[in-house]
Amino acid sequence: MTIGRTLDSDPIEEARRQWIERGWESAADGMAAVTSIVRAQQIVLQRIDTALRPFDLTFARYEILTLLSFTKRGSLPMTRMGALLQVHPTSVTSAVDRLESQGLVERLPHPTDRRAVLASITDTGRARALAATAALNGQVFEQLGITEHQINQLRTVLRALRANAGDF
Amino acid sequence: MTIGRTLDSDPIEEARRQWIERGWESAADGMAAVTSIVRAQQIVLQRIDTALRPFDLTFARYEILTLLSFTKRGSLPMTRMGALLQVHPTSVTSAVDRLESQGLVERLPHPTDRRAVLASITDTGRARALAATAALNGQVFEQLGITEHQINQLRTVLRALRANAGDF
DNA sequence: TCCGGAAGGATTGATATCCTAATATCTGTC
DNA sequence: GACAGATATTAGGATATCAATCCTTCCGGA
Repeated sequence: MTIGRTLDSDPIEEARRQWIERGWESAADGMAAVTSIVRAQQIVLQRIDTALRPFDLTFARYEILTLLSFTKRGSLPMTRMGALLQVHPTSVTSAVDRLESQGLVERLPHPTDRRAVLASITDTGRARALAATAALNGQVFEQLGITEHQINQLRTVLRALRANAGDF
Repeated sequence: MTIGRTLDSDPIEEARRQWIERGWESAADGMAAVTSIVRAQQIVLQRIDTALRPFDLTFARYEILTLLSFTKRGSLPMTRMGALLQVHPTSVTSAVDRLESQGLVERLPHPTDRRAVLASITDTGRARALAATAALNGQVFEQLGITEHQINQLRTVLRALRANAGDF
């Protein structure tokens, strides 16, 4: 004997039931999965922003800084960063603008191609990237609240989705 | 005998290797999972935006419209929508602003609480929501490019993550 | 060889969205 | 009747995208 209003108050499951009720069964699970992805991203991004706030960084700028710190010379052409991080050229420009004004990155002319610009990480930038990574590791990446097994399922499934979308 | 640069060109796996190389093993899988979520959201949101463009809707506005079409009276207080869709009050205000200017929703005074405002879907709004859902179902939700089993794994794991974050 | 157009790289400006903070109004309770 | 809390909005800052622009490089044909 169940009550009309189920105890399950997950809004995504509720939406899925609505989908089935309206005859959209073949899309219901996909809808629920997509909505879950969107919501999960909101959750993790909010945690990331909170962890990064003391360092005056957004996730986009953090990614750029960390990418640069991983390279041999500490510098990359703007376009190459956009390609690696999958962001638009204009976003790279504005993010580097801000990083430059913060003294974490500087723009250098490309040695051989006068069209291109190198973004180069400064010593301050390296230190900031390290400290921010420590915060993210401790406050976000090690605290997802799901099991190691689930984390690996997530990686595997989303890797398939990304591959299918032509990401790599 | 392997070459220095592995054939696996997935940037997220590459980042994970860097994490391990630097001694952040305990955070490496979580980092990869989080980055995968962020990237997967970019991918599906881009597809959603493409599918919704002919209807002059963003995903946020589509969600509001569909939520309203699911209610008995076709109307809800602003705050209630924000709570159900997990978006900030200001986002609800601006989204309803736009929906109202498009003639898809109208603002009505709350019958008993003069503080509150009801957003009410119009007939045009209902028709738009239906057409947009058909497009999303066919072009996105049924075309994720992963197996039904993987879709359900995704739902389950992300449900755990959301529950753990206090979502429901 | 040279020259002219196609393509690449980066930026700017315009637009839309989201978030934070502050504000105005209203409700309900002590 | 005063005051804490709820509801919605406005204003401002940050970010992402799109289109257009400027400069540079590349390449094929005269």
